[in-house]
Amino acid sequence: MYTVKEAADKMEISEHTLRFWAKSGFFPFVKRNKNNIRIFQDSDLEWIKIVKCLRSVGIDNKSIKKYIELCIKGDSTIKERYDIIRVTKEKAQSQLKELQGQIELLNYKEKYYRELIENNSKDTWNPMNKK
Amino acid sequence: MYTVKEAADKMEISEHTLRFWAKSGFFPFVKRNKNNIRIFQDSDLEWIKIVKCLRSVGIDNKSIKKYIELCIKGDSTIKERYDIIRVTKEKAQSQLKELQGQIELLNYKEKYYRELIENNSKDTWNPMNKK
DNA sequence: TTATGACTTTAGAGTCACTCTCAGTCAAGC
DNA sequence: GCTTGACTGAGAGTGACTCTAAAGTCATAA
Repeated sequence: MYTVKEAADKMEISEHTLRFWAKSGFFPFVKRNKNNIRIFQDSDLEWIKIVKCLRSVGIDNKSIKKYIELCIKGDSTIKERYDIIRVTKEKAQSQLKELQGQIELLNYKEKYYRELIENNSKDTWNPMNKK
Repeated sequence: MYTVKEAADKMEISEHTLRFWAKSGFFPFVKRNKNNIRIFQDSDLEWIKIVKCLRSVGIDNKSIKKYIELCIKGDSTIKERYDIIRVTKEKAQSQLKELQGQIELLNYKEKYYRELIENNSKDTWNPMNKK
């Protein structure tokens, strides 16, 4: 049983973001107490986890909403949900490759700068140092 | 020698984004022809590559601008640039870990759905199917 | 018993990074 | 000359937050 703030802390997102997601209709099943306060249960945190996952892979909020609605609609939508997850995983995997490439580039530049510093030499790569 | 459109195509970003980046002051060294048209050289594409890399790791445009300005300022800023790249690489590496975790979750869900389909069983995980 | 403070709620304004539309310029081809 | 097509900058629109303000609830201290 968590308030918005507690759930946000536990899931490592901002309170604002969790409220925004709630307002966006991502958690229609979250109950409220008699004072209209949202009370998240452990099972609700699992949903936050999935939303967080989908968002971090760049799925837009409209599509996340759609996915949640499919879940609520019940077992008739399992095939459709399966396809969404499969495509999303493929997307995530290509992002992983991309990110690995970027890390390589950063690594190359890091080494380049370190050598410049160690050898006290000039940055010949910089277009401002050319011509 | 590329126009905005050609450079954008080559670097796999949208023409709009490249224009936006140019307007943001990321490529002050890009020359223009007599008709005021930006002409990107191969060395300029390397800069686009770096900007793309920094953006994709979540560095904000203000910080990218600052990094570009440090480069232009010359060799006195090498240490500072080194630090930026080092921190950025660390950031990217933790993003990589995060992304790997998300892929694992997607993988788990994919398997779960596939088994539901194969065995024609009910989605017991769905909060809408409970109670 | 009132009031103070620490929480919650919502609506709505602000921000960032695009993303798009549009009016205008210019060189080349008909 | 006229149109086509690619370029230009200004500025409006969008998505996803991010923040602020005002109002409600509740426990505890004066």
